[in-house]
Amino acid sequence: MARRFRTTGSLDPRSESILRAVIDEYVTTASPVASQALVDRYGLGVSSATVRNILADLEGAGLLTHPHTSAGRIPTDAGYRYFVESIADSTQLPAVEQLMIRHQFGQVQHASEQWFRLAATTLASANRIAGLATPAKPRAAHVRRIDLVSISDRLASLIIVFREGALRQVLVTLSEAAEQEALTRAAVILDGVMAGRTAADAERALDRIDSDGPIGALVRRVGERVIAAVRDYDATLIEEVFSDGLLHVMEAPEFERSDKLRRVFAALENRAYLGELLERVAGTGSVNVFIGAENAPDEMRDVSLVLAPYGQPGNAVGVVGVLGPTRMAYPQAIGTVRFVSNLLNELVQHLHA
Amino acid sequence: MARRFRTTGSLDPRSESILRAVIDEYVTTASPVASQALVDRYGLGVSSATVRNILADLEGAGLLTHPHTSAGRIPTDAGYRYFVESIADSTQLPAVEQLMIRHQFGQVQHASEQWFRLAATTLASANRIAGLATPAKPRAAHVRRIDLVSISDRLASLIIVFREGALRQVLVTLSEAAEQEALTRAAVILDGVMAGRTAADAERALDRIDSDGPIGALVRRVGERVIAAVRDYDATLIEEVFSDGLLHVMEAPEFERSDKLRRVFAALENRAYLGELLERVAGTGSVNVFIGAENAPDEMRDVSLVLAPYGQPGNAVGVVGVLGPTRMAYPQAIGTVRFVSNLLNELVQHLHA
DNA sequence: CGTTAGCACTCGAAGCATCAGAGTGCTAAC
DNA sequence: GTTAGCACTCTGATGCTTCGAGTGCTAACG
Repeated sequence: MARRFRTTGSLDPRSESILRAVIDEYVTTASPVASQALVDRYGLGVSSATVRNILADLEGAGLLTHPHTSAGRIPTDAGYRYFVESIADSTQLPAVEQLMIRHQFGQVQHASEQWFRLAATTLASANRIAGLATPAKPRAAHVRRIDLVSISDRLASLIIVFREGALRQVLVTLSEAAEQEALTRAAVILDGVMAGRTAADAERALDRIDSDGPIGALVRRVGERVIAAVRDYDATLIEEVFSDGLLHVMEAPEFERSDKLRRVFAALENRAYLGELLERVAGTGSVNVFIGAENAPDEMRDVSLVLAPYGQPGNAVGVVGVLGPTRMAYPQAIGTVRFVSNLLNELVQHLHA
Repeated sequence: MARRFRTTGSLDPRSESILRAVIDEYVTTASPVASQALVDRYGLGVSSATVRNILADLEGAGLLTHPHTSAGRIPTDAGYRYFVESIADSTQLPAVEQLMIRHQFGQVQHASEQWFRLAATTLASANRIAGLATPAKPRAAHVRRIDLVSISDRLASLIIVFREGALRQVLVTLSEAAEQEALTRAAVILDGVMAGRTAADAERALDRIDSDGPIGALVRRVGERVIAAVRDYDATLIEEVFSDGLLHVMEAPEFERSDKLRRVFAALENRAYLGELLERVAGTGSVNVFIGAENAPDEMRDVSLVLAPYGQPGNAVGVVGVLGPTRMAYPQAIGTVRFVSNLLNELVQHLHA
């Protein structure tokens, strides 16, 4: 049997539609797909023998495989990859779903901090796999506002609001007792000095400040804590990864009775790989798909990620996406991820207009 | 064979020590315990036949069972219960561990918001099961501070700091454009009116305020949003349940290849039962243990919870604890949970002194 | 030359019997 | 009350057989 194609460069239309059919069928049934099943369910107009020939070719091209001689075919990672490339541009989400998602976001419009959580939840329930989202985070955050609230004589709560929307609260122990009034004065001074600045700028500004007198000392002490907090915020690569619907993934038959999934979760908890991915995704402008073994860590060999950045490239950037078995409904996943990331873009832009 | 005891009221010392031995052995090995194994490993000074007699008695009393005729014994929920009652007061944590945990909390002393997360993490890693924690939350929160930060012409970020330490941020759309200066004036007015008040009090106070003029209208509008936000905070039974170490539970052999655990997680996600438990635990002053089927939901039949409240009973109350298979090291779990809850008590008291 | 019917072949899943061994419960003796 | 001894039970592992799904190949066909 001559191999009709050697490279994954391009397939003839019939082969491609059969590849699609195999993927479609396997995604829904989770069991190897037989040639006869394809003929029965996809009206191919040819016999199962012909289909078998094509399947053998697709296998030769590395797009399919089969678990053992007398079993049906399942897609390889390369097969999914080819499929994903071929449908990349035709994954518009149905209007109904778009509306539903928009509606959900409308409900929490008054709490921007909730957006990214909602994004994860929405993606999870729309795709019935796990949804992931990180809050948009700048490389170098700008202070917008500083506030000091007295807790007790020598203890105060320092609240930093960032231009990018985030909020940090830290406790400050004071070297000398101070009333709320003094704290307020210090906060106003710091606010004047630091508002609109990054950590580096704020530090320079703080150096030029008069630190004489009790208020001066207070300003200095708190100012140092502010800078430390901003630095800390800047240094945190991933502030938080919010996930939802991990249960959906646990339900997938491929993970039912093995510890594969446990290892995936463990790999997720150790943020190293996730950080690397986010870094990569944040640089691109669109939806990124990482299929099975395309993920460097061994533990992630059996899952795929569909991720997209949101936010403002120069400014704060976050990532949203889904995680599921390699056997996932990619068109649907890509569609919703793209839509949700665009939606978040809109919301964030509206916020920083 | 005469049953030597019918009630679980009290066991003779030897029976009790054998019960302990069975539990100890089962907890570590996860497989049914044979009479011979007990003799070998626990230096009981009697023969396996004698042990078998006692085991039969313990089974008659409902404290043990065995999966089939020719298998060793495993504890029943009632067996664990008896065991837990019998050791309740002798679960002091070793000084080394106490120090280690204290040290960890020392590291984040400057960020109270992190405490309860750290509590969950600490409990998880100390016991190698899942750790749970909720932030301390009052029934009726008191406003401590109100702040308004301009985002754009008609959009502002409203920040509410509660006396109990929590923080809320909501977006407010303004009916008319307002500069930061106007916002600051409005915030100062609201601060004066509402600081130290609960939602109900604040509402009354707001009603008495002059709402004439542009600032007056702004104050009223934002004031209403403040009250809504406080009400919303009050109405949230469980603000958030932070969990860590769910992976540890996944590793337990009893959950290795079944969907039991999935159902447990699902039950946890639906907060109903957890809320009920927290309510119950918050009312008590000490460590509460819920073993297997003592948990009302069917899905929780195979796990146990060890929970303790922290905070100030009249004021803000949170809950910390662990979740694991019924086969868990109760003394260790009770010890760490008690210690961590006491530690949080100290920290919180220090904060609200 | 591509397509197809037919068929041999392969391999896993399921059912069944067998067997070893772990562990109990009981009896009778101490 | 304790214990040795032993019959009994049940599980889990192993090996065998059977069944059927599905393939790959061959040869015929248009």
